[in-house]
Amino acid sequence: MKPSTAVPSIPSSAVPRLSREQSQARTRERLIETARQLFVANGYGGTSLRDIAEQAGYSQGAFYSNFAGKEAVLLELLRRHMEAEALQLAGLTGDDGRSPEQMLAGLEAWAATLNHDADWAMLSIELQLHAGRSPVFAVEYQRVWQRHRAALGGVIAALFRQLGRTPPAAPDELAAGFMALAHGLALQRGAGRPDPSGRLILVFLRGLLAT
Amino acid sequence: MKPSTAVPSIPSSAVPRLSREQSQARTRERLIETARQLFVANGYGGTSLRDIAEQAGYSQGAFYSNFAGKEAVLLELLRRHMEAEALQLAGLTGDDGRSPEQMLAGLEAWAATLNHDADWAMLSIELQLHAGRSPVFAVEYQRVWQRHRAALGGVIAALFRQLGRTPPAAPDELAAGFMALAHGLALQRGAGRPDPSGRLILVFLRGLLAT
Amino acid sequence: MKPSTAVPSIPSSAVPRLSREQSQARTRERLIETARQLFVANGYGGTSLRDIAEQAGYSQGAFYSNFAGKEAVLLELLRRHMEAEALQLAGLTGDDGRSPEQMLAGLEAWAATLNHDADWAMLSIELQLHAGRSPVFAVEYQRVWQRHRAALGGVIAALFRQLGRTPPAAPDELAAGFMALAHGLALQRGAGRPDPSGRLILVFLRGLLAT
Amino acid sequence: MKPSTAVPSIPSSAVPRLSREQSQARTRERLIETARQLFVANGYGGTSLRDIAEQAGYSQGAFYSNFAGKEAVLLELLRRHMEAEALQLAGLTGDDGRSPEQMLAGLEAWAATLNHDADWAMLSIELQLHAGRSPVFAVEYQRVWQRHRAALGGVIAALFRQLGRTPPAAPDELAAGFMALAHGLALQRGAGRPDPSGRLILVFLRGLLAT
DNA sequence: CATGAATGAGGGTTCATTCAT
DNA sequence: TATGAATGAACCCTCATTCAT
Repeated sequence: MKPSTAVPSIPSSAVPRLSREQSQARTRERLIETARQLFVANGYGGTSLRDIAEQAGYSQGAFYSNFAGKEAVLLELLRRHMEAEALQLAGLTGDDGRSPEQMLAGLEAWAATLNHDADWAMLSIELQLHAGRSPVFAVEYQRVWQRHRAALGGVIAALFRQLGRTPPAAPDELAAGFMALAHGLALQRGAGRPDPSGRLILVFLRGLLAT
Repeated sequence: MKPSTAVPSIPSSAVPRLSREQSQARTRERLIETARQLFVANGYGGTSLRDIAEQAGYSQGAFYSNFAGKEAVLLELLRRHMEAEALQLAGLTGDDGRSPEQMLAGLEAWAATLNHDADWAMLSIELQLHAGRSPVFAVEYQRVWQRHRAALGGVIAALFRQLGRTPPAAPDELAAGFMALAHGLALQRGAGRPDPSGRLILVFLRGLLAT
Repeated sequence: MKPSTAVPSIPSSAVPRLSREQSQARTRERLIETARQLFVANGYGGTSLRDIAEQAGYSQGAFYSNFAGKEAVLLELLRRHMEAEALQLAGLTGDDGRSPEQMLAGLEAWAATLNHDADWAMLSIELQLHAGRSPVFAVEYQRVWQRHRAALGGVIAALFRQLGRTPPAAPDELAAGFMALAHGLALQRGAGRPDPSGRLILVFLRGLLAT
Repeated sequence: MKPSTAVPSIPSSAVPRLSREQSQARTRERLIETARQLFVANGYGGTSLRDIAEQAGYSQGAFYSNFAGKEAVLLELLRRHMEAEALQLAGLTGDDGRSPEQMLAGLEAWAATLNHDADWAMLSIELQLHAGRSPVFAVEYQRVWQRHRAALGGVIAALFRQLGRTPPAAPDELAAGFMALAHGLALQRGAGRPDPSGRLILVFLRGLLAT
């Protein structure tokens, strides 16, 4: 299964062999990515460890060498999801001295992202669903969620400020609304047919700005 | 077949015996309601027939006397969901000669409904998720979904028409957006903690009307 | 399901209504025949009461109104099988004053019967298998079997006597051998493809006569 | 993968530990043998995986670690049955330069074998029955069956050739007849009471040779 | 670190049988 | 007599997890 280099007999190979840590990291990485795909496709409950391990090309035991259990992978995915979202919003916040046009363009780009990645939103949904069912997981999830909502809320607040308008609701609530919109639309997509989620989100955003 | 024999042998029975049909209908109803609660709480995949039957107070076999299988209950729930939603929207459409204020008040009432019933939206979400995974179920689901979307779209179109404004997107799309918003917000609530979903939805609606 | 006569309102109908007994007998008959077909096709263990009742056009309860249980139908089939086989052999035995040619022709006709009716032998096999597993059933079965074997043995003995030859083994054993041959060949047919069972049986018979 | 590490830590262990492969092979073997016994005793359909696993001393899961499903064990038994039968006939064919007496003696020995092993024939019967009901299995079965029939047919043809006689039917058909005889007689034995199957088969064989 | 056989619990479903109607 | 909802046990199979190798 694992691609092996062809010449193992020569001891000090010029091709840099993977160190033990590197090799393990790769195993871990493959398991995580496979798990992500399967969770998105079949849901957390609908995905078995056997499936993950086999599709990643490893044994079930390998899974347990890298994770404490099934929920542990989901936690790892949550952590990464959080980081990626933070990075995404960092691009929107950027430097403070921005024109409203620049900010709207930034949000447009952000909304467009949601378009392409149905998977992204589906993972969010799986995480939320599991948080609603596993108290242990919920604790971690809430931390991530509140941080993300506050960040997006900050962007929205800045936008209204720049335009000299008063937000029609607390920025955090508006942020939650936009996330909800994105997730709900992803749910409607189901399998992955192209849809105008991004455009629709902007329609709603322009509406709020016009209030 | 026969409705009931006219003269029960014991004349003044305090306990009104249930006829066979009534008894079966009750069994069916209890199973459906129990299934709904469990699907909402644990998801479709996370709910076992054993759970449903036991919690409803019956054997597993009783389930199969009333339904063809696990998916059949979900289909029944979908059917009822559809009917209830149609009824709900019928109240909004009503007679055509309505003032915009009346229509907005109606929508406000509708949005408020979403507030109370986190379960309601969670069931919608489970139905959508399962539709994305079971092609058989998807067919049924799409029928219901498109009908509901068109109905809500009609209400929205009427509202814009009365106000002499042009919708910023196709009414069907806006309808899909509001449903998405409602579902996404329900997802955030998780277990059922009180939240201002209805209010937030109206904020978004007023925004669109102001565009 | 049950074909009903068209004019029930006129009390003294010219069309002879089935009496209660006749109606029940018909139900019984249909259940037995359906059971026979299914036992032959799917085996005793592979046939469910639901299947029998439904395919016969009745409820499961109707089955229990006519038989004590699943094994009871098999017993009834055994009884009928015995009668039919006795009848069949009676034709061979017939009057005693027969020429060897006539007897051989009779046996040939008998062997030809086995050809057409793969079902017949398959039922024999199911009966034998069940006798080997249910001691209660075995008792009944052995009675039938020994009687049938003795009858066929008598025919064989008569045949050898007429030809002035000594059978190479006890006539009963030879009879058992021919039954075994017929059953074993039916087993090979499996689904029901035409085969030369009857011809092969005669080949073996002529061999014995030539010893 | 590695056969075994060379130096077990405890030097003089009285109990010879089984390697992983040995241990698994033993599990597999026990399951197969238990399955064989139960299939013979209760039939394929009458034997449950629970029974097999429990009687072999393992969990049901252990069964699925060794076989894809219930039919897979039967296939394995078929494979072994085939091999054993091939081996048996190989002894009969042997070298071509044999006297008819030697060949008859060989066949006598073969027929005697059928005597002892009622189980053997009962397994054959179960295999045939299942082949008649499972198309997937039938394919495998037909291959084995035709091969075996041809082999036995070859022996029979050689016997007639040596005796300078013409077989009264195609050797393959005669072979099928003898197999049918053996199976049918096993069916009569039921549980395993001693009987003269082998002797009876030889009576029939001598008959054919005398035609 | 990685293997995968084995576990024990539980999954959806079917069974022969009962019994109030 | 005939119904069929309901039972409780059993069916084949999959699950997350363990542990000797």
